[in-house]
Formats: sequence, C-alpha cells, structure tokens
Amino acid sequence: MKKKPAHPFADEQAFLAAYDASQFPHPSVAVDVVLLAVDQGMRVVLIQRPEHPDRGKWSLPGGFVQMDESLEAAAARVLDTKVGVRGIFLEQLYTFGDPDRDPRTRVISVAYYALVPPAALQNLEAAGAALCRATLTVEPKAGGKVEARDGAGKRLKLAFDHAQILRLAVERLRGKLDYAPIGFELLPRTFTLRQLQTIHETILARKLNKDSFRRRMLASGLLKATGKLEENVGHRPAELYRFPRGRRR
Amino acid sequence: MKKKPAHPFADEQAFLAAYDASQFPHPSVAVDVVLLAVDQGMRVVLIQRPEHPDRGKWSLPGGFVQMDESLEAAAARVLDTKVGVRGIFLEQLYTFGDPDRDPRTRVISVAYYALVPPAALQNLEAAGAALCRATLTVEPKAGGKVEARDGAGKRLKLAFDHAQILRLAVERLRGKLDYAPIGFELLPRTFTLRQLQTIHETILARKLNKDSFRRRMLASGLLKATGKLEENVGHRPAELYRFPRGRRR
DNA sequence: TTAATAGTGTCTCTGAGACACTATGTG
DNA sequence: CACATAGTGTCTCAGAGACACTATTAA
Repeated sequence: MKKKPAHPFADEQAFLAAYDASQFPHPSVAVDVVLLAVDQGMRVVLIQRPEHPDRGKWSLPGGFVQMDESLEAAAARVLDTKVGVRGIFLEQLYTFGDPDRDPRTRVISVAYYALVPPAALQNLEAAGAALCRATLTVEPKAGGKVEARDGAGKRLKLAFDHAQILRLAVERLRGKLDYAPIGFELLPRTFTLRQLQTIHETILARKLNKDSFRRRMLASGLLKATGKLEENVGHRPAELYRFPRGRRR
Repeated sequence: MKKKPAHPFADEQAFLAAYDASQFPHPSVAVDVVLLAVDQGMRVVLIQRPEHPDRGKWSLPGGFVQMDESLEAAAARVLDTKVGVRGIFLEQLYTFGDPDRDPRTRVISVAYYALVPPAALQNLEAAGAALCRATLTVEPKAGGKVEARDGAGKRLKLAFDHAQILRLAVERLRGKLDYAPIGFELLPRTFTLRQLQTIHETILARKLNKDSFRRRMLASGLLKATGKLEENVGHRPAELYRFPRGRRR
C-alpha cells in the first residue's frame, strides 16, 4: 500500500485544464449492440465488414455516439438504422477500452445487448447480404470458446474484440436468467411453459428439470394464464401464458 | 416493429468517414471510482470540488482517460494519484453518458468500484481537508435513497450524478455478495467468521443468520483455517481464517 | 465466577429433483 | 385406438433457519 502523497491535488490544475474539451485529444466513443434471438439455437445479428481493417470479417452492429444523444439512444439508433428493429429490450453490457482494440485510432466501445422474439429477425437474410443472423455457441463455463456460424454451418470470423463482447453478452444473459424476467423478451406475446423452458435451456446450454421449472415460473407470479390453448400440435395442447407487465413492443 | 429499410447501409459512408478521429467532435471520456471500505458502516472516499460547477459539493475521485491507457489503468491511476492506494480490487461498474450529466461539455464517465480493508484508509482525513472518508447509507430496496455523511454526521451534497453512481455501486456489491468472494477484499489478511459476517450484514443492511452463514462460508471451500486464534477479545476467541487465493495486495 | 461470544448438534421447513400417474389433443 | 406431450401428486434429499447446548477466553 503506497503512502498518501504529500500534495494529493498536485495534478488538480491539469485535471481542470482538461475540461477544455478541444485542448487534448479525445478518444472516439462507439456503441456495439449484441442483438440476440432464440429459436432452435441462439441467434445473433452480424454485419460483414466491407473495408479494412478486418475486411470480410463479421462485426456487431455499431456506430459512433453523437454529441447530443445518450448511450442508450445511440444503441437504439444503431438497431433501427442498421438492422431495422426498434422498441425492444436493450441494456448496457460493458465498456471496452483497450487502447489498441481498434488498429486505426482509439475507440472506446460501450457494448449493449438487445433481445427480440425470433419473428423480428425473420426477413433479415433476404434483405441484405452483409447482414447475417448467425448461430451462436458459447461453452457453458466462463471464458469458454465462442463460435458464430452462418445458416450453412460455416464458421464466421469475428472482427476486433467482438468475440469477447459476444461471450460476455451470453454470460450476462445466463446470469440474469435466474433472477430477472428475461426470457419473456425473447418470446411472442403468448407462449407455453414448454417454450419458455426451451429458451432457458438454449441460453444455459443445458437441460432443466421440467417439474421444477414449471413450479418456479408459476410461483414467481410473473406469468398470467390466458385460458387459451395452443392448437395443431399433435399432442395435448398446453395453456398459453402471457407476461402481464408492460412490454416495450 | 419497423420494417427493415431498403438500403441498410445508406449511412455506411458516414460511418466510415467518422473513423477520421479529428473530423468530428468527440466526447471527453473520464473514469470515476467508488472506493469502498467497511468497518462500523460502509465508507466511501469523496473529494470536495474546489471549482464550479457544483463547487463545494462532494464527488468521486475521477479523471480523464489518457489516449494510451486502458480504462482500468485510468481508474487505477486515479486511485493512486488522488487517494494514494494501489494494487486493490477494482472492477468496472457502469458507463454513464447522458448528454447533460456535466454542464460544461459532453463527458462520458466509465464508473469503477474498488474495495479496500479499512486500514488502507486510516490516515486519509489527516492528509487532506478536501478528501473525506464518508459514511454511506443506501436503502436496501432498489432505487432507494442514497446518503453520504461526514465524521460528524453531517450530510454531504454530491456533485453531478454521483449519487446515482454510488447507489449502483452498492446495489452491485449486494448482488455480487451472494456468489462472488467479495467480502475478502474488505478484510485484513486474516479474519474471523464473525468479522466476515459483519461485513456482509453492513453491505446488505440487514442481519444474517449466524449458523447458516458459518455453514455456507465453510462449505464454499474458499476459506482456509490458520489454526491461530484472535487475542484480547473479552470472550472465547474465534479462529482466524484466510482467503487462500492470490490477493492483489 | 460471570459475561460474552465461539462453535456443535439436531430438528424443522422449504424448494428442487425424481418419478408415477392422469388428462387431452392429433393422426 | 395409439402416441405424444401437458399437467398433478407425492416422495426424497439438501440447504437454511431456529434453538439448545457446550467451550473458552478476559475481567
């Protein structure tokens, strides 16, 4: 433990001088958004980089933060203009700021993650070749391998530190699943308990106990039974539930 | 749900042009550090602002991120130069970026929180009048009231959005306590189970069950008994434990 | 000896997993 | 009808709270 310096505010002048925004070089500040959906597997939206560096590799939708918009507004704008989705669940993930994470200049990136029901990404691949709804696999243990594959199963190379961002997004989601009503953001307005359980199992990359899952969800008080049943399923239909709190959609 | 725009990369040119770091105005990027210790209560280090705006109010130790240092390095540098502590537990908290959180210019602040044993802040008040080891109270429920008081119990006014940062730091700490070995960062090298429990109770602002706490901690496998006992305590002395994993101090 | 806290043993309660059984759609 | 999954009832097991009891130090 270092002793306290004799003059703790020796650098106060330098500190205050720096408030003149034009006087010192400033880093660029960007947002990158991990846009996730879950159907058969975990899906993430990626964009193929058209230019160097990392040309041809795949990156998260991102953009620079404008001077008059909040970080969350920047992330929402990126989702709207680059992917065409809006009004969805969006939450800050982590801020990445290694000095050389981008080879061109200092770029500090505030990463967000966003959740959508699978239907929201339906016509993505039809619309732009450079947009891709990739399948994401992250090993269950922390720090595990991250892989993104296209529809044909071909592994996609990720630009910059975006593999790290993807891993952190999945780990955060896994952690939140236990105590936050996250699964609902990934489902249509009404859904069965089986659908909800499949979402949880896909995110956690492991099977869950059916009885326990049902009890826990019903006891949470977050689900409201609609009285309606699913149809055309080839077996006894399950009851449809909905999430009564205000959805953003 | 908005339809995907016909030309999703209409703004790609603007996006790429912005990579010229000097071409557009950039925000300032700062770090602010919530430096916490726990003894009788929860303590936080604050600095009285010598200049407008918010002159006389109390703020977190902070500073601007230099172009060649990582965010965590900036936070560690601030702790070293402004408070005189180094080599302690430090973790990113959240990034605050409202356009008008600082009235002078656009400042995006990456907040960190740091944990120290109380002894590390011992000669703080003697050293500088503008440095203060304040007592922090945050209501147990999320979004509750945040208060910082000086040694005399006088309430301190907090600058900018620093009350919000303090609240988030305490809430994060409360959340992590359940599953991360956080308490050890706040204790000396050897400690009793009673001391550890008091730390947890202070952070959570509620009493914990003694038996259950002992069982849980011993079962976690994170504590190693030293075989030594505390001394001069006026009652049966408790065994001293240590945390065998590598400490940063 | 007394005060005060450390530490142990055991009972109960609650929630998760396991499993058996019944219910009810489609083909 | 068979098949497949929905949904219920109940047993067991593990962890948390509660509480009684013993242990050990300083004053």
